[in-house]
Amino acid sequence: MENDLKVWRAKRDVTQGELADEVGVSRQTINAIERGRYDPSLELAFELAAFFDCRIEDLFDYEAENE
Amino acid sequence: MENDLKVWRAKRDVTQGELADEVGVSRQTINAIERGRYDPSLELAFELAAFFDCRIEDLFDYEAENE
DNA sequence: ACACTTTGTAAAGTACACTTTACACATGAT
DNA sequence: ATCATGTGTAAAGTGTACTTTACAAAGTGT
Repeated sequence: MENDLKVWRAKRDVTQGELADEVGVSRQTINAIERGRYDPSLELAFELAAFFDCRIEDLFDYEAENE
Repeated sequence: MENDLKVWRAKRDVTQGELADEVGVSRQTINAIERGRYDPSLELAFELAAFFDCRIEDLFDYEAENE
């Protein structure tokens, strides 16, 4: 699943580490999600959407890889 | 995380098994989510929202248990 | 040149989101 | 009474979403 976390993060000018603290996960987790290594849990997706004040659907783009 | 899957399912008049087939998981998975045993993956949440033609935020209610 | 911040990555471990198979129970139809 | 359908639950297994610790590399400031 694709995402623009890096862009949203840039808009708010926060580092991976700061975002991680804000949403309650490790920096490595934010990094892994940004780099597409895995998708966040639904809970983390909610936290991220809350932080960026947007909808989950705005952050994550399902559809693409429906194999 | 709370959800009204059972209600949405009732509105569309589909069984757990039918819904499971539609979104590509096992019946037990739908049952477990409905009964609150665990939360769906983000991917499954997207599938469910697509099936019910609503937003993920309409199906799942984060907030409640923010300990 | 040295320190500091940010990002990428790795390894080993834990927890949970799934699977399959299987069985019990309730309801409704024949 | 039997059969089919829908739901709840259990056990054992797999993959992945996380963790912590740790190190390498690039960029920026002094």
